[in-house]
Amino acid sequence: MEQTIKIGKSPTLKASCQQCSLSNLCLPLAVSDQDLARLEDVVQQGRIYNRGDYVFEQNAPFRSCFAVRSGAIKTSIVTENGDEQVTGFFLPGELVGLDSMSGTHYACSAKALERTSVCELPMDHMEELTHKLPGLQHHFFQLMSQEIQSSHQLAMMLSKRTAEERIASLLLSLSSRFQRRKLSATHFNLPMARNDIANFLGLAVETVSRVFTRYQNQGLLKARGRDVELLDMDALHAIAQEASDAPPCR
Amino acid sequence: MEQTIKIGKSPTLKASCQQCSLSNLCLPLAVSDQDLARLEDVVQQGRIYNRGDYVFEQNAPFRSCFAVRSGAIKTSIVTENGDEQVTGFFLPGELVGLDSMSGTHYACSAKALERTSVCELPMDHMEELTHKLPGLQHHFFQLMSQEIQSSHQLAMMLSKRTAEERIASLLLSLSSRFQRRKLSATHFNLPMARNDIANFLGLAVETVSRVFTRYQNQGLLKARGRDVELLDMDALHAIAQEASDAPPCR
DNA sequence: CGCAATCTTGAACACCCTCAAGCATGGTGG
DNA sequence: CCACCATGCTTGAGGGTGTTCAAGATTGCG
Repeated sequence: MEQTIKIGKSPTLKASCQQCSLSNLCLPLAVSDQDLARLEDVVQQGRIYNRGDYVFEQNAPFRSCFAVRSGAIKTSIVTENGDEQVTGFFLPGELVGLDSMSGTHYACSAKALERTSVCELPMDHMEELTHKLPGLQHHFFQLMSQEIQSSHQLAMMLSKRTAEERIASLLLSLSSRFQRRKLSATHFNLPMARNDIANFLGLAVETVSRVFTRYQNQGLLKARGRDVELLDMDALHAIAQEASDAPPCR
Repeated sequence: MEQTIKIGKSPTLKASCQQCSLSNLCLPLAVSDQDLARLEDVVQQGRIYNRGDYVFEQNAPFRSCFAVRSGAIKTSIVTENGDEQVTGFFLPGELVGLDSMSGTHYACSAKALERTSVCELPMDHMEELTHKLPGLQHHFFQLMSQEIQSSHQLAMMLSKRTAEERIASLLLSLSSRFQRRKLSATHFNLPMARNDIANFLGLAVETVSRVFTRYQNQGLLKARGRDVELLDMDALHAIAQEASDAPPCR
């Protein structure tokens, strides 16, 4: 578990990417050792947010993207009608705010799901840096491209998949992202509430709850509140990629 | 209507962005006049595709993005199960393939919906150019960011909106995109089949058909096949952004 | 002109939502 | 420390929007 310390939050504290445990997941992976100092000049170690705090709010002036250091963030967009759509969950090593780089204001809100620390990336300075470091520019293109892809995957799920398939997919996505950080792939704490899962997957909370208990009865997982243990990964994978035309046998 | 000519398709014909009628919608808008030549050195006027032709196919080696010059393109992803999700429709002036810049292979397929001509943007050369031209780099960030946003909007529609709302939204989106090109905002030809609309919006073809006839009976539009005339834009706007908590009157 | 593809229309069913209530959980203050 | 309340989670019953299945109408193209 990444512990982020530093109680007194000095406003703009230079980040030390070099020593960061996430350096192989985050921006440093695209920067050579001798250029790392230039990255650290731009990146600021941001403040710590408590559960429920906004990292930024929709329609606020856009300035920075944020890299999650510890904790978790959800992003969501709100329509004029007032209904909300959760657009993503972001775990340590992942970048929040890429969808807001096209305008002068944030396109979504970002809320801390638990105690969360971030690094701040002021994008005006960052764009100067990507201009100087082709590798970093390329990495940003890649990150944004991935974001488009995963959003397309979400659209696919929302329009084609059953409730069971969607939830299996989400669990497996979280699982593999925990594993990347050398954490258990089968036993972890959900950073988000059932409500957030439901909203993200386009379901009612009740449906999410029902699927969880169904899976539990089938022995696929064990869940108590946010504590989840995946017991049958193979079965979950099978469900997540269920074919409409089922395989030969059955 | 942009007519793109040039019958004999020489393999790599240098583009002439300067004279292109779409220069105020496309990449040139981010490039100064004196740099335009450098852009033209990279951009290649691609071939012409007939209806049904693939501009590129999912999992083929990624090389280029494409700017639509005339016609229309749909992109879609196919899962292992074989079911397809249309992820976007692209009209003249719009860029296809940004979601594939994170890997070595295309993340989706792009198919011409009608006779379509494109400009090809070899991304290795293009990245060199964006590296030299900060304005162009910034523009690419903007384009990709917009792509993320619109995909989030799609997710919102798929998970929260009724069939009627989704279709009204799509019609209005097309309308405004035609208008940007100085074409009629109220009378146009749908470049895509009902099937594509249904798939994109996460509906069955039958539902799309039913909504069209319902709208026609209500006098909101007149549709005969792909020929569509929007008769009551205000009503369509009202439907597209329908509040769950409806406005005071009704 | 005739066939194939696309589009439309109808009827029955299914999945998930809504509404409603009961049950855990956790934080707070007496 | 426990009572208390708020919040989040679970479970049940009924109904609605859209799907599926099936057939007919229209279009377009060879």
